[in-house]
Amino acid sequence: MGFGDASSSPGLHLVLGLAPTGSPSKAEQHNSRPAKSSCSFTPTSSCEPSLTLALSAETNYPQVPKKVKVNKGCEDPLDFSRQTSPHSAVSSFSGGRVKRERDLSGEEVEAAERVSSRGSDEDEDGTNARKKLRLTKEQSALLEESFKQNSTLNTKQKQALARELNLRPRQVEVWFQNRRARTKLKQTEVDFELLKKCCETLTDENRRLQKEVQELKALKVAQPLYMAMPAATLTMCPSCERLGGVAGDGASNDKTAFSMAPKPHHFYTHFPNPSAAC
DNA sequence: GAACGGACACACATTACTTCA
DNA sequence: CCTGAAGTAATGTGTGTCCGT
Repeated sequence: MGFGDASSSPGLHLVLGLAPTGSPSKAEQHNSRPAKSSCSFTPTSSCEPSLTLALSAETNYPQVPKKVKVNKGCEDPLDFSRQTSPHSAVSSFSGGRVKRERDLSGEEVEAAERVSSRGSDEDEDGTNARKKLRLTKEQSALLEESFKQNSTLNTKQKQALARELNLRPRQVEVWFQNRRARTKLKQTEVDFELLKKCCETLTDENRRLQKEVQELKALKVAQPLYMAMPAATLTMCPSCERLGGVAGDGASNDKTAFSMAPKPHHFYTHFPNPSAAC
């Protein structure tokens, strides 16, 4: 479903399209986000003469792993914040700042956080605002390593990682979410720079071609007879042995308009255009 | 089988804390 | 010490999917 515009600039191909991502099975869809149409730029080895713009959900990111739902309903017993509704505003380090909507499990949550989370030992009086955990180098390294292998975690992986890092599963989950967001942002910046360079290249090319057109027009005014034109700027059809736009084209009565090809498709397909755009 | 609601996971935007120049 | 910027943990919200009723 890509749409290109190769004709507007011969030799320059701008292709925008949706990369086929394949439709995941239902099992795959579960626990993995539907492929949103994230705009992704597929860089070519060089910006010219071919530029490809591709809309892809997975161009630069690791494919969302196919996760298998395990023991639904009690799948994350350690993830206390998940045991409540995602909208229930259970806040780690909340210290009374964020109200819980379900106070039923509030005490359990807090108790669990105290034992499992580094940093929650401060705030004994419950007076201060949410505190921010700083992960240790070891924790960050392990999380990074895990992220490299897989940018998403299933429940078991999350729990295992949380145990290993002495963090709550929710913290691991948040870390991965933020990490994915950062990755995407970084990639967006990279894509932006590439597109900017390509845009500049195309602008230059366009400028150069415009100049060439102007020169050819000026040449035509100065030397109306095609015979006087430089050979390099003329194209001859080997089959009909006509020079483009000049000989025997009764339809082209326009004296000012310069037509290189009475049968443009013919010339376009068969003759290497001397233009630098080729 | 369709409709509905709860649970869950995720993306995304935002907030707020920490660190550092 | 103060301050602004950058990095990032945490929170809030919206949405899609699965599953039980």
